[in-house]
Amino acid sequence: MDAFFASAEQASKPSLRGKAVVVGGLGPRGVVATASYEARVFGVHSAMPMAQARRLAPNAAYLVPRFLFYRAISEQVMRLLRALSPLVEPLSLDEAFVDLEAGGAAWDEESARLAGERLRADIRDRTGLTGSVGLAASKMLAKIASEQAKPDGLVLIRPGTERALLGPMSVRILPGVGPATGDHLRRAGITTVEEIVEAGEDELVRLVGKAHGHGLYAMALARDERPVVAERDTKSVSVEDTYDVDIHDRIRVRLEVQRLADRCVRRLRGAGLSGRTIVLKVRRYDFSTLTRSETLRGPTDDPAVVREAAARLLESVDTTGGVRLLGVGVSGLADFTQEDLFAQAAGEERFEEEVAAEEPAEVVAGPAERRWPAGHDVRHAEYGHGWVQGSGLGRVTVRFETPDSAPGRVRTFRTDDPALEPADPLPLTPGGPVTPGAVTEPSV
DNA sequence: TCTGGGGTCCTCTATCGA
DNA sequence: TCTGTCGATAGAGGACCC
Repeated sequence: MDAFFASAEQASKPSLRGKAVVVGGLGPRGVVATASYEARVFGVHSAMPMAQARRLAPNAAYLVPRFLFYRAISEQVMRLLRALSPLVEPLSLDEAFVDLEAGGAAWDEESARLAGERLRADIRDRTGLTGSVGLAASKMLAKIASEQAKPDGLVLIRPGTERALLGPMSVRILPGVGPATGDHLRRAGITTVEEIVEAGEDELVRLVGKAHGHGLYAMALARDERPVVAERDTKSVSVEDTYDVDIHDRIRVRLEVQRLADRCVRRLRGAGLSGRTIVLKVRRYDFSTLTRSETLRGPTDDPAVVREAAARLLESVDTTGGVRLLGVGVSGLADFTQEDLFAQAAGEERFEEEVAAEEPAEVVAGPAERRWPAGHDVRHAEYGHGWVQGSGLGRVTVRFETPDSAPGRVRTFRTDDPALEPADPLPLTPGGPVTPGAVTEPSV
């Protein structure tokens, strides 16, 4: 999908179409998740600090991501892909590999091109958004083709033309070559794919290590036999938070680690999993990151056990100077638990009690404390459906429009206006997916 | 200007038992 | 009995991807 999050927001908000839209964390330490093509003109791109994006494109619309909304659209697209082949490998919400041959959807260049164009039309009909298609004989090349096809296009790489195509390209085009490896190779005088081939396999292994070296050399020769894998088992589950301001207070650090442990367990249980290895992650004031881990005798999904392990791990970490990020993860996953059922049942009770004790705090906070995250949908008793354009100083500004309306008008209300309430996103196309529960989506 | 969140995989080192 | 080695496992860090 092209500039997926930003496109979804533009489809949902007529007044943003054709405008610079930036989706990402809006806090002081937020980064850009997706910039619309209009915003990219100003130099805004993914992973850029939000503050920098605001300087480059001060007049763009800045919105918080709505993952549940994007997920609903993504599921529709994935359904279209699965209709083409049973072998669909999602890479993220907005990208997937499809083995067209395995599904009998294509057997030669012409049928592949036809299937690709039909898919693009179906995606547009079903979601109102544009997607790009890359067709090639391997995953690496299909990915390169799809990058070239963006936005809203289709590119097919003819068998036999791969080497000539790759040769002059930057090494950074190859999967697995990021900033570090790219620099490393550049210092060795290697900047293009061609030069990787010239350097030879032995030299490459010497430069970047065994696994990476062999893999990279093969990729440079356009040899990529990796199969499309439909089902991937989850290997780890983790949660992490970056704080707006560094935390110095050790007590507060401990408290945050407990909360993260609970959130992690909630996710773990939600996936029906348990795990043996508990990992604590700490990013300090100077951005140096360290991890501490502990492997238990058997897998657990007991919040008390994970909390205690995380707390133990924290004791071996020096946090003087402050921490900007904390994270808790569980790996070594199993889909069963080996602990005795008594301990688990007791833990469960405690967990539920604590969660119950935690929840009301947010509800009781009352209308005065209501959050109106930028971009989220709302409904007004008199003016109908709209979205939050901004809020602050006890006021919230709402633009009243829907995916199929003309660009709407803006009105401002008090944040505690009883006529105003959060709403679920509306479908982008007739019969499109609704996003129940999006109202409660945590803002970033 | 100051760097998110959720993952995966690889490498190096230490340790331990056979 | 001592020593060396081998393989498995843990723990930490780093690179990369979307």
